[in-house]
Amino acid sequence: MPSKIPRTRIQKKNHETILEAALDVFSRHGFRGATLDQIALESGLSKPNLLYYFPSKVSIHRALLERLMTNWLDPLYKLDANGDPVEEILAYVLRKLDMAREYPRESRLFANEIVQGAPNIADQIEGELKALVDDKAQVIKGWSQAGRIANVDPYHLIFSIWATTQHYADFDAQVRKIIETDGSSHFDDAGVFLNRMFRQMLAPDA
Amino acid sequence: MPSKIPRTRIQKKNHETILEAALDVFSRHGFRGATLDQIALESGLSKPNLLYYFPSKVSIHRALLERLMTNWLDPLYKLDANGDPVEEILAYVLRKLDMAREYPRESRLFANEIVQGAPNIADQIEGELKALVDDKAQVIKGWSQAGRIANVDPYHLIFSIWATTQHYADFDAQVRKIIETDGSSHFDDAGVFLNRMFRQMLAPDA
DNA sequence: CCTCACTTTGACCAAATGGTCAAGACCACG
DNA sequence: CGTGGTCTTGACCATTTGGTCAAAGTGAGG
Repeated sequence: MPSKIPRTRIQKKNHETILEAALDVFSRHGFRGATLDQIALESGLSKPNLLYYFPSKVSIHRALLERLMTNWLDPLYKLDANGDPVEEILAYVLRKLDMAREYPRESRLFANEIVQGAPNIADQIEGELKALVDDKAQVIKGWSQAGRIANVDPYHLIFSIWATTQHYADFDAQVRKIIETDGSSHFDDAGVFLNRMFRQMLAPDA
Repeated sequence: MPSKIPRTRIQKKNHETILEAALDVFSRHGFRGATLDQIALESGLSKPNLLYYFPSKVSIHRALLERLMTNWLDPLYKLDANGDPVEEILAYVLRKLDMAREYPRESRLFANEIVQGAPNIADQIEGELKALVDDKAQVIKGWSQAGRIANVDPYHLIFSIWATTQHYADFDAQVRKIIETDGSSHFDDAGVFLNRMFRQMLAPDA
């Protein structure tokens, strides 16, 4: 039963195919709303074949979340304690906005999961994610105390960055209905807006 | 079949009971994840009894969304074109934050719906919501052009307010795991943070 | 080209789920 | 207190859905 790490070429390919299809389906319908039949259809494999590679529906979901967590955390991970504070944070904002633009399915997958209480990902949030956030919050706090940026709560700063950037992926349906735009140029406008907003709030002193 | 407006006392009461239970269940599990059995259990009514008052599961969901839309739009509706620009917008932010604090289930209900493409609420977003947002965006734009607030894109301003405030309701599970707080005092901290952020960005000129 | 492990699938299953229905319980009102 | 409408429910149904399994197909190394 090839449940853990794929070994053969075929396993590697099909693992990949399944996760790709599952990302699509789970991100559109949430865990409960997604069905194995949809994933099977979209991946071009038969349902029993899915279950040859993964022992259960929930295991596919978990594998997806685990696989994505690293990339998800990467933009924050890159925040450099030795860089220029304001520019570091703004670069982080733009990286997150790019993620929302380039990987909306991933964003919605996480959104679905967390809105419903993070039943399948609680460990990773309390573990990896919290550790990273705590670490970077310390960095930001250091910058505040050194007077290099304004004195803001680092946790709420991070939350506000997550909220404003992911909003464009997670609530895309709403955004699109309110500002009818042909292309996805609203991401560019959002970039301008967020750059301005965070730059102003981080400017040292007042 | 008492599907439209409740008439008798019993109908009024049970309609209410069902919607209350449905809000709880739908907001926790999303439309697809919620089951009539759960709603029946939580409302204390039998499943066939639910379907005596509502013709289908989706009709309960729609009734909920419609009923909540008014309250949902209310904070923005109250934004007064004749008030002081900065204070009006900040008051709006705080009203939204209070909504997230007091009515997290409602917030998550909408979040679930919109993340999944707003299949059941598209009309109201394109209709009521868009009209209201367009109207208030004009007000804000007027303030910008009069130099009474900084020159910011009103739509993205509104999005950023939605995103940052609703985040505390919709992503509560995550917030709570990252800042372990006994009470819900993080709402107060968020209020301080958001007040500062939006005040700074709205300050006229630069 | 043979063998053996790996891969694939049609048929099937049990449980869950949205919904129906006919019969009974309840309630208001004359 | 009887009657007609309102309300409630146990039993039932069709479909969907996650998951199983035995049997058949396939591919790579000897």
